[in-house]
Amino acid sequence: MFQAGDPMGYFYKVTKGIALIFRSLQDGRRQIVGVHSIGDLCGYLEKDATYNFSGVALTDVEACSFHRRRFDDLVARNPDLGSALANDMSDKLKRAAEHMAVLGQLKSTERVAYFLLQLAEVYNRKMAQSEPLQLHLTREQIADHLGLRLETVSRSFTVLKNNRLIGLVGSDAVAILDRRRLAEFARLGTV
Amino acid sequence: MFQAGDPMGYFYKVTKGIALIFRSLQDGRRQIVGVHSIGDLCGYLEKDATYNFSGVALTDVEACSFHRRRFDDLVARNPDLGSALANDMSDKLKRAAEHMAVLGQLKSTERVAYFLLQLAEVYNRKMAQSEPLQLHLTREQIADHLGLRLETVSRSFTVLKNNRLIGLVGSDAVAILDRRRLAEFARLGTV
DNA sequence: CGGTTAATTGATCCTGTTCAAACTAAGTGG
DNA sequence: CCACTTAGTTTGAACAGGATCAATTAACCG
Repeated sequence: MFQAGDPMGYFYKVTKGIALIFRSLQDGRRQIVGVHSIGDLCGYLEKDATYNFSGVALTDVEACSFHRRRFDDLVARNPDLGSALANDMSDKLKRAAEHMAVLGQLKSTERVAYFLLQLAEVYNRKMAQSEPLQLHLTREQIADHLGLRLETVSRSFTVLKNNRLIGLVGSDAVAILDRRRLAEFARLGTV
Repeated sequence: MFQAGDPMGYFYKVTKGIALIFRSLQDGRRQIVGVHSIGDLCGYLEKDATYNFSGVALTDVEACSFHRRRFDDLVARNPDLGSALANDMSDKLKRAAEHMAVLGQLKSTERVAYFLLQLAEVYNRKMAQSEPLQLHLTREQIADHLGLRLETVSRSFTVLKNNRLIGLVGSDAVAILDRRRLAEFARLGTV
């Protein structure tokens, strides 16, 4: 889709499928900073002349692309659009701050539990409710999202499975068996 | 200032000093998601009826407070204001995504190096250039920002000191001796 | 089928945590 | 002025959670 360093021309609004936004370091380490599905904007945040992050389509993705400059003009003439944009960003910011707490404070299995609930919520909100939950991400991509290694993610899955919190259907689908206890596991309740 | 769960009335624009924004878990773990200084908005992101995060003043802080509802009206009538807001959020979002990479991928000393450069940049941009750099944060607060323990932060400081990258002036001020090598240490170059 | 890619599982190692003690700096009151 | 407190920092030793390396198994596809 687009890559960090590319000159910025367009940004996208996803209308179908899933896209990952990530940041890479020189040595190959990678942080997936966002999982974007229907309705999400990507590539907008960058106000510099180049993209700061890279985006890649995970499933088949359909998206509307907007020319950035012309869109800005449009926003200037249409306040509603601007506030929709602000809402989108505000929501992303909230999610981002929460994800920081996940990366900074939770331990491996808690992170994976959180990830599953998060993903389930995104899907339920935006797409046909699917049970079991289709991941669409490899263990390595999940790991890069959660700041872990793929082996650790795999082990966490089996821990959750052994505790009868989830069930694995093949290796790309998960059935959430006990949402309540899973949420306790992902102990992200505010105080 | 304000606390997660409080009903949302006002938000703030810092005009002097430093404020920390954080998220707490039940068991006392804490993630500091933002260090806000002059010009930054805080408490705005929440579009729900209550704050999602807590804010606390670190130094003496002066801030303009805005009534959220009335401000929204003002924005609706003044497009420039809206786009300034969008810029602020876009910038925060970029920083947030970068911090996720820090939390997810860097190891302890790299994180501390990154933190110092980040702080130096914020100060240089917003306040009188001060050399040495005044931290204003305790080791524990830094730890909560970087997803580490205070002991680890302390050890990282001594590592950086022993490598002659920084010097400690008292325990709340740092002199950056070799910015270049420090930046290499904080290996957050995009690819 | 066989061949390829991803996932699981095991064993070992290392980074950061935890617990504990010593040290520093800034008050406070006799 | 100095003993005593208190909060924060540094340092040490033991421990544990993930990382790493390596081998095995499972799923997928021509």
